[in-house]
Amino acid sequence: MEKFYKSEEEFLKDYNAKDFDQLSMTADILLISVSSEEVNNYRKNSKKMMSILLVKRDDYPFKDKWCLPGGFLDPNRETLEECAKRVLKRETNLSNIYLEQLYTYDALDRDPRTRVVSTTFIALVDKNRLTEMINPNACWFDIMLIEEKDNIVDVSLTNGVENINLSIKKTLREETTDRYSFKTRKNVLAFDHDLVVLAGLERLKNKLNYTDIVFNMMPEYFTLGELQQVYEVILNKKLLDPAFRRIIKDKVVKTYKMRTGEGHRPSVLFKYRKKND
Amino acid sequence: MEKFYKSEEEFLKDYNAKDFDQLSMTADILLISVSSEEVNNYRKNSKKMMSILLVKRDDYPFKDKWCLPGGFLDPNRETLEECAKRVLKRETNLSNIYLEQLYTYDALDRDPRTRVVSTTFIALVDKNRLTEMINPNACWFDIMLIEEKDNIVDVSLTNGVENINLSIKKTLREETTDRYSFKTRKNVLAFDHDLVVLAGLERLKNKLNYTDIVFNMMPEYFTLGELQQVYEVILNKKLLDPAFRRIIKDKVVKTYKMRTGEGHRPSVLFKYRKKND
DNA sequence: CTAATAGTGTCTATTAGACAGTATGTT
DNA sequence: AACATACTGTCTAATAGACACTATTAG
Repeated sequence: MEKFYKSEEEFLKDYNAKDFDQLSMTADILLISVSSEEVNNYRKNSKKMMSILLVKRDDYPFKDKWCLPGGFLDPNRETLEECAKRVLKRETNLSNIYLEQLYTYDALDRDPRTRVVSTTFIALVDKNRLTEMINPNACWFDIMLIEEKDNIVDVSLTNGVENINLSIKKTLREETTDRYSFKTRKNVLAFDHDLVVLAGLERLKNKLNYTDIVFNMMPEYFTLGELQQVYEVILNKKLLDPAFRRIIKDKVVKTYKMRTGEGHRPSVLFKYRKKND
Repeated sequence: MEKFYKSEEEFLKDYNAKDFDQLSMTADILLISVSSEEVNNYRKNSKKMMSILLVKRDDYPFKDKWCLPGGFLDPNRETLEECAKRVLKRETNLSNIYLEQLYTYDALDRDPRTRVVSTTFIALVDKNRLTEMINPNACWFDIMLIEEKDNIVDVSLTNGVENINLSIKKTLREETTDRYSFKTRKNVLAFDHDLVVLAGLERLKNKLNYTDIVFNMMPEYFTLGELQQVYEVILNKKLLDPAFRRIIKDKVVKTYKMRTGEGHRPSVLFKYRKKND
């Protein structure tokens, strides 16, 4: 039996969401940064590595597995982005981190507890900003290698103690929604977070070309060599100096500061030139 | 008081999702197609128009407003993509429509009933496939004009009787997640569907360059002139013939069929050359 | 001086843009 | 024949890739 409503107010007064099946949502975050590893040679520049933050689960489900930082959405009080920010604050004690919605994952069995849909975010941060650390279960993993062969992408993660090897099949068919699928159901991160890592790294790679996203991972002042190294580690290939400088020349401003004391010719420090300056 | 669980099975047996606040989700679909409008001149080719499917709401909330086709997710039985497919089947009686996840919208007040998070999809279809039609409240709107000025994007929709004018502010700051925001809260489509339309059209525009997405809107056989017209209507600009043919030459296969009887030189029909052929 | 990176000049290859021309079926 | 589109050749401009060279500091 349907009731006839004369107005939206009247309709809303009668509406009770609990009459319908509902579900839970989470926001999960792929926090990416670039770190420097000192090389044992006073002349050489430090080596750049890309790293992501993982958290060891201390509860069921997936107890003792590594996963991306994330948390349940409070549906009455926050947006998914606000939820992501809250989680990042909790894990890293940082606010004002660059956040971008990545993809919404919703396989029926992705969480064994109940139906949980996860909206994922990429977050980028300059590692120098991270002083105070974090949840004791959280830990940075360096991305050692991204290899692509026969549409299988392999990524190796290490925190110095543990190694994690992701292996994901790339979906080539343009007709499909997802860019990645599981090679096997033996995912090594909790939930479907293997997929999120790969999709996020790919998104970052693509966005380097047509956005200024990279400057969210840079300190205020940087040399062009450092910036180039960040590009190289994200794209996973060497770039030629003159070509690189042509491409980024309009995105940066030369300053009068120099980086000295490196055992070789000093280099000029640059700043990001914001679009509307 | 926390209970200690010895195994994941034991933990899951005790787990009750209803102990937590939950929410509802919908899948909303921006169904895009390109239609031909006959021109009153036997020599001239028909004019191409891009059109989208809108549905007039016959219930509260937003009663009598136009909105995108969509429906509530059944959290126990389907994924969001399956939900979108179900909705498309219901509205257009078509299966096997190209679907791609666009963005998840979740402003707290986007639905006056309760918290509803919407994951949106782009769907592309060749209009010739649409024979049997649809829900009586559904209707194609031609996109008349996309104008961009001072980061305000204006889109005019018409179904021959009604005109709808969307006007959305583009968010330029790279630091923000959303590409669009409301110029005013006076949105003309129900919910936040103004945003979805703009974001979807922009996604389609971008994807033309680096994917084969356009062939989902094409019939099996088409002339290069027709394909070029589709590009032009999506990109909203004229293209030069030789440049266009250079760009798409590897994506299509020449056939031995011709399109004749058009009042001018016949043209060769082409087919899409699938990636793995 | 040497090792190592910083930074630039320039040539070449590739790609994109523009225009002008030829080709051909319908009325 | 005239119209409208189909299709191609070729010049030019812009961009990307490659290499070689000079510059400069700490040690």
